[in-house]
Amino acid sequence: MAEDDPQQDEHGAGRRLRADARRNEDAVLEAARVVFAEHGVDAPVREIALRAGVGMGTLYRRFPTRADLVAAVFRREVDACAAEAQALAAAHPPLAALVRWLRRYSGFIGTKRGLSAALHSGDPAFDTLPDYFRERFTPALAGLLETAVAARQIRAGVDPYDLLRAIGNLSVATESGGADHTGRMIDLIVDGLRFGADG
Amino acid sequence: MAEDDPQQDEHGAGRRLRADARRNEDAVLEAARVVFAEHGVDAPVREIALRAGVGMGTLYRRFPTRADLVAAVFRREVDACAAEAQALAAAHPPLAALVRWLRRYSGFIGTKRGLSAALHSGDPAFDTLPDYFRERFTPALAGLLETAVAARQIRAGVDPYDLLRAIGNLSVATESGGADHTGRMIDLIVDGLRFGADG
DNA sequence: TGATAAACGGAGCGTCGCTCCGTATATGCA
DNA sequence: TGCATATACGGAGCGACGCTCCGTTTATCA
Repeated sequence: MAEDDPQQDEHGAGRRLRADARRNEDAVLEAARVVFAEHGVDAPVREIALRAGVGMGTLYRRFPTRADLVAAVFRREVDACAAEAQALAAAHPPLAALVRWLRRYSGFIGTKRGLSAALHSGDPAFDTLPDYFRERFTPALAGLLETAVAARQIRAGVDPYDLLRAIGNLSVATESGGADHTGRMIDLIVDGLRFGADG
Repeated sequence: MAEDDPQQDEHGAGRRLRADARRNEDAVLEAARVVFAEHGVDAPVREIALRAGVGMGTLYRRFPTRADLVAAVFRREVDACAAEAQALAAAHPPLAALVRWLRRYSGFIGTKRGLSAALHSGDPAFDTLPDYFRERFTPALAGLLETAVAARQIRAGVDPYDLLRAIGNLSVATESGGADHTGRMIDLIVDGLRFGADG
């Protein structure tokens, strides 16, 4: 990857940020991630700036709106979760990698309660999020599924996006339900995938 | 109805408000309805108080939270919409009453964009709204359906809540779609109901 | 027709998202 | 390396928000 190349803009476009600007953008995103996780997405921007060690001006130059910051953090977390699919695939047998990633994904969805409210707020900053979500997660899961199919550990013909939605719904709805109810439901679904596999 | 009896509390519980208090509560609800319709549910409370000709203290004594006010207005509008079912049933033949009410209901849902965001906000003031919605609308529609079935104008066996959800979804999703797209979809559904009716 | 409980009203508090602009510094050229 | 300058920083401050507080007014009833 060329992400460490200071000449290379993170988003590919013609921007070229000063080194301190890049550092601060990163610090803000990381601080926002932590603060949102601790206090919810309604946490004040000031607190994020404080935690990032950055002034309000700096923060708002990069993220013109509160919603832009929320959306950026969300995209970052989607990227991180999707990227783990490859890491897990490299470190585990196909079926184990699949199960681990589904749990990871479920955990990701389960902690994003405030986000569903944001998505329905009508703020244009969130308009592209559903597509982003789908574009990143579908190939990630598709890769895991194909590998497991090729190893004859699960059956073929499962649509990745269907599975994402199913487990997503499971994970959102589950607030109560006792010890790892969602985990057991995931196991159940995976067993369903295994049924009819060749090996 | 006994609603005009000043001894009778609106909600049945043991409260007995002073006459001015009752007047003001009503003025606030009506003002809030208008302001929310004009400027969305995010409209400032001050504007509602101003329009109602009432001080902030008065408003907040009755509705301790912004969300409480929003919820109260919503319940009021649900009541009004549900009550129209009986009025329409008295004024029109069964099938016509049914169609008119479905359009009325569709219009109600269609103007409640901001509300779906509120429902997902997690504010406890909204917790009981889904149940309220269902408890009021299901019998209202059930009555219309039964009358039309008895007149052999539609077939039996249609679940009122299913129909509420179906038309609700139609009405929410439709922002674009051209002239009265939702209306045509309702007609389509009604034709489906008529299919197989005896008369 | 007072006495009094009940209700009113709006100035003001704390906080929010966001802006503005004087200051600091990373960068490219000599 | 030293300088000029575009670039970025930081935080006081603005307007608006939800909500509270409490001195004033009024409906109620003996």
